[in-house]
Amino acid sequence: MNNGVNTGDAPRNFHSLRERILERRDLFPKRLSQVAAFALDNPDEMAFGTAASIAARAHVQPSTLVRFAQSIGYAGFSDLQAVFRERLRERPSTYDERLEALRNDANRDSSAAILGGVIAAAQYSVESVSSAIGSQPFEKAVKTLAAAETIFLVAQRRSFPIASYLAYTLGKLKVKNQLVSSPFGIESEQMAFATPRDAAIAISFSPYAAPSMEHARVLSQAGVPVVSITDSAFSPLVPLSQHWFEIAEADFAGFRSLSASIAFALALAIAVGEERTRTKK
Amino acid sequence: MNNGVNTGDAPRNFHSLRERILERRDLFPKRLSQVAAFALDNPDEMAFGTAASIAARAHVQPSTLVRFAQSIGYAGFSDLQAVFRERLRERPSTYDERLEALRNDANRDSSAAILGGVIAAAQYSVESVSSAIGSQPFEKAVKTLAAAETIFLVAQRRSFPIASYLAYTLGKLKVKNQLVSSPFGIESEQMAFATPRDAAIAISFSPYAAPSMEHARVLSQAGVPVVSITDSAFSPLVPLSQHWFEIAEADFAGFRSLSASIAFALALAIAVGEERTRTKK
DNA sequence: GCGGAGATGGAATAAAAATTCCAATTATTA
DNA sequence: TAATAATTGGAATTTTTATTCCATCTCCGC
Repeated sequence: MNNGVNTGDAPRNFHSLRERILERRDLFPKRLSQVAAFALDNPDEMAFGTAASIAARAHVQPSTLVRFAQSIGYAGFSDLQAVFRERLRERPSTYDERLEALRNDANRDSSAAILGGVIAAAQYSVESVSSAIGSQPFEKAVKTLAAAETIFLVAQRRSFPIASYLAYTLGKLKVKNQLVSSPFGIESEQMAFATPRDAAIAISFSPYAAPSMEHARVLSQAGVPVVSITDSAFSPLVPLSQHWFEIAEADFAGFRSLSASIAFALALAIAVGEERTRTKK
Repeated sequence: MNNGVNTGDAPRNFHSLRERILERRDLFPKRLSQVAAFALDNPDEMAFGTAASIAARAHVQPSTLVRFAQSIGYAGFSDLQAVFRERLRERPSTYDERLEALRNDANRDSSAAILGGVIAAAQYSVESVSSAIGSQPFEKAVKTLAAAETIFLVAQRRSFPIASYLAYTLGKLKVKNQLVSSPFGIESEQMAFATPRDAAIAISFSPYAAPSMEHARVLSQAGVPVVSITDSAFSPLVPLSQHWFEIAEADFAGFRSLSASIAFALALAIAVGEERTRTKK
């Protein structure tokens, strides 16, 4: 009645379906593997497509889809597809929708509406980081920073919280760093010790604070490799930097949160710490 | 050939479909209004259901669905449904899924993986703020802070970036504030000026920094209303606070970002600024 | 290279779903 | 209040889609 594989115990949610497929990865015959790979790579397509359209895109016959579903224990393709659809239902709504909902809200300028809006914007910003930052540039920047003796942190005004967070986190990770910012105006003296064996992280968003630019320029001219976090490819930091990252923070009523930037900064710090322990050993 | 409404120019994305429906809200006859309301209230259902199942849930006939679609300009129900499906396709995946994907990733402890993990955790944290914070407590805290002459900001170590961000943003909004933290150890002198007509924002996460607790206690005993941002209902800040908010930051490999907290802080600052301009006028 | 089990493609069939159409009902206007 | 137009319900029909079935092919052990 079946092919030696259990029936009737088909996974009812995407998570376990994924595991089931993965653990049988090598047991599937050629075409079924093809379907398995396609299904995990294109879960949206699986949820919305028809058997015919999916089959075409996966370069198999519709009947193969049915067989695939049955081999995992489902009654048929439709049964399997239901799991993929369920997966999409539980997702939270998007930034645009949320902001729009706020706009149409009766008590739109209540404090609660502001909270909702800021959160939606932050969520959107954080989300977009993953798609905007390539892994290669990130890895390279991490290697540069991990090789440095001391990491200088350059930031003013709105970017300052990020630098202070980096200072704290890097310190915890035992990575020597120096915040170039003080109430005494001794920044130049601090930077005088910088050599090409060090590195710097410069953070500045439009409107770019003049002192930050100046500090970045001094360090750059001293041969110190600079990694920049900024908000545009046309930022004045870019030409001064060895590596640079563009973090686009969405705004709510003209205010931009730092959620995405601070998450990025944390990732950078952790990655540098990791790289250090890996190479030092 | 048609009912006086334009055909052929049907909205191709959810956003404009929504607007189209809303602007015709009152032109629809009874059953079509019913469908319109159901469609906007249950977009997921519209995406996944069959004409029959949706019709049943909206208490209309399947044919009414087709008529509804045609009245907006679509060829038929299927055409309309495509827009609802499209809407779901563009969504990013969830935190769990992303972390799971990372776990199964071949190069799991590469720098890129760290970035992905931190971003996923941040995203999850930001998301959970909206559900965790009620609007009433938020509004009350905002009113308290808006009524204050000076807002004292208490934070140390990991929380310090948030306080410095608050100081910057509140300053921009022309809200008088005082960062209780200095390299000179003159915090007590700073706080000596505080009166019950002022207010304070205290920020501390586990492990709670002793100086922050001490400052919050002093202010609280001086009759200054304290609004706390912390990470647990059992935080030592809670008993010292008039209003308190729990921000749960998800962790990645033991590291917690500040994305959610910083977004919350920004919302708080903006809301206080808004409240000020509203009441001052 | 031969036999056989398993896998595959594709047409045939069955099932499900969307759409159309018409009679019945409900609003609208004179 | 009658006449007419608009709307609606529901069955009939058509279209789309999933599934089944079988002939053919492929791979593996001997």
